[in-house]
Amino acid sequence: MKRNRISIKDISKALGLSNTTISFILNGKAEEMRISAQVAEKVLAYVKEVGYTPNYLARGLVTGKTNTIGFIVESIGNPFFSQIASLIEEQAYNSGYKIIYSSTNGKQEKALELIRMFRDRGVDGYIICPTDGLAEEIKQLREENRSIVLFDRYLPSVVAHYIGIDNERAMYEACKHLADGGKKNIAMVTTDSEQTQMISRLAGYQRLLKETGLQSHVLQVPYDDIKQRLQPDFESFIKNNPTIDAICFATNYLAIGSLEIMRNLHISIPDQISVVAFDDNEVLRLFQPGITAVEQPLEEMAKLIIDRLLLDLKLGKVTEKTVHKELPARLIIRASSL
Amino acid sequence: MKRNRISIKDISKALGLSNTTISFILNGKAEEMRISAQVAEKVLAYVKEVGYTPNYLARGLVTGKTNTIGFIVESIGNPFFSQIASLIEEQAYNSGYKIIYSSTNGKQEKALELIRMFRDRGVDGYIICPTDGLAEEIKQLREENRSIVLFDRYLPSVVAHYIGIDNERAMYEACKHLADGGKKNIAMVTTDSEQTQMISRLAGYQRLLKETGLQSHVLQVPYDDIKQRLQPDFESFIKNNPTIDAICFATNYLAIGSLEIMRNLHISIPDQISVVAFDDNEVLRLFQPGITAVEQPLEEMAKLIIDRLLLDLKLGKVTEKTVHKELPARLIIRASSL
DNA sequence: CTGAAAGCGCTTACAG
DNA sequence: CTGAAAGCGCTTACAG
Repeated sequence: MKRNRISIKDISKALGLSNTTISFILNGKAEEMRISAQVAEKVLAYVKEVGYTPNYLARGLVTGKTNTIGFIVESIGNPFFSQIASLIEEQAYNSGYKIIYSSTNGKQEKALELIRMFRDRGVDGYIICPTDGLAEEIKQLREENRSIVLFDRYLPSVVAHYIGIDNERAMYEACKHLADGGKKNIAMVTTDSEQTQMISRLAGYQRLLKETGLQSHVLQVPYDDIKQRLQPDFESFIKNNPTIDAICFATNYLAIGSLEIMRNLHISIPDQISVVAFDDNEVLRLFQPGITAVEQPLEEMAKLIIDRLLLDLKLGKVTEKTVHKELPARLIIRASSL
Repeated sequence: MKRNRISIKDISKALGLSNTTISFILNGKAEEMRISAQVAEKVLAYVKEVGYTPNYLARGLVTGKTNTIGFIVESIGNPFFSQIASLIEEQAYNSGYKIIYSSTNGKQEKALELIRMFRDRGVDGYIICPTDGLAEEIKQLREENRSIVLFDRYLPSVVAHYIGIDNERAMYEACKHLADGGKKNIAMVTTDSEQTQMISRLAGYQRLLKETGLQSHVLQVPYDDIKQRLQPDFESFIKNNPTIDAICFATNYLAIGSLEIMRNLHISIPDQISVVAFDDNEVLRLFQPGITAVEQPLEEMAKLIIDRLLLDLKLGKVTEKTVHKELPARLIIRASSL
């Protein structure tokens, strides 16, 4: 097919040297192999002249390395993920690594396929925002000595690096901010997902209730069918819990969807109901009134993820001791919770 | 290194067959090669049992195909790009192709590096949202017989497939909508970029002025320094052009940034100034008042891009006749322009 | 200082 | 119906 590309062989032939010599020079091992500076220079000049670039497929086949990292997110269309993806891409790029993203859309099946495709493609490391049911596959990756960092949520049964935030505390503080403001009936709108970050956020809410003795009002929208169910479920939740004077949303899409519904119902924020959302973004900032939100330290997370992965990659093997890091989040207070 | 993976050789040895036979069966050529059904079944069963998956690197090395498409966007953090990326990913996935994204952030240098890295990685096709200065590189890709689709903007000097929208007409209609509403001093806020889509949008604005005899008010924010310059430039533009009663924004980030500034200046929309934005998104929809916006047909664009690329890939060579498709956009009218 | 040769895991003419 | 063998473009012991 496209066999017009120049190869090491072509170079060695043209210059009357061996493939070995060319390869060493190309890989910066000229000095180490004590190749004369003249030869090295000549080769480099020629390489530049003819515009040779190595075939990474061939290189990967023999070295087992591709300088590529697979990044599995829930949905690249979600600003939280596209922002962190953007940051991770940049960090990785600066270290000579490329990122391949893909979205699971929360589906275990798709996630499994993606992991397998990344493995087949020979990625060096994995950054995974796991769906449910991924435990076995990830355990196996670890057994095969592959570098993995879990992100946003983890799998309790799997020993692996994890970088995220302290969700329990973040939600506790968000709710406490509402209670401190005199709210008496604080509701929590979340999903029925069993993902760790969701469990922790709910736990933060419950801790506040326990401490303050306030009553619980929880709406769990079915994770698999949020688009369809949010509106009817949220509307009847509001109707059936008329005492609610504040709501904490466990995700940004729940918040944004509900804010639109509240607007249509002419519920005044914060006069009738105060609101706090999870994951800050432009919509929440520009909403009228501005929406108080828990902000995750994206830049720091991106850095920790990449550093950890590159370290493992450099060590060349999976470390026994895994990192489980929960960064503090920050509550950005805006008019919606005053 | 990680040489624990099973290979075709292992299978052929275990089953007492040749690599050839295994390879044919694995590639669905069993019937074509008239391999007995029993043998084929036995091989498939064994493959499944031991969990063999082919090494795509090796396969790619010999076939020259990787079933991967490189997608170069301006910024994956921009909702316009993350949305279309999401759609393209899905379409490609359904056809057995994987997408590798990366962002140029508008930098020619980064774009060149990305194209080269994609080439080195052996992607089968390229979807490129080009920056300036990419003409030579893309011409060369075409000469090397690689499949390319340009998207969002094109390069006038390069013959290549292009899928986008009719920007001139879209902006013309957006402005006409304002003029029809009785606006007398319609401003255009754009960048100084020479990218085709920006030129066309400006041209649409100018056509309306010409038709109606209205006066021109154009602000061009420096593309390379929008973050720093938007606020001061926009504020003095408003101050120096007090007659303005409507503004068309040429991009979503210009619109969103300016809306925030207008809010801080207590400019009432649409009472004092009507507003139309380009590229719809959640922020514009939920802004108070809702912002009228030009919506691009993302789904249709994604489909056209992938279909075109796959067709070229199937034909196995670059078609002489290139497609240059400009889809119609749709104006979504909201309160900001009433 | 440099080269000949094996091998990474596949595919595919060619031969029977 | 099936196999032996060459080759894709690299890297890397090994030898001198």
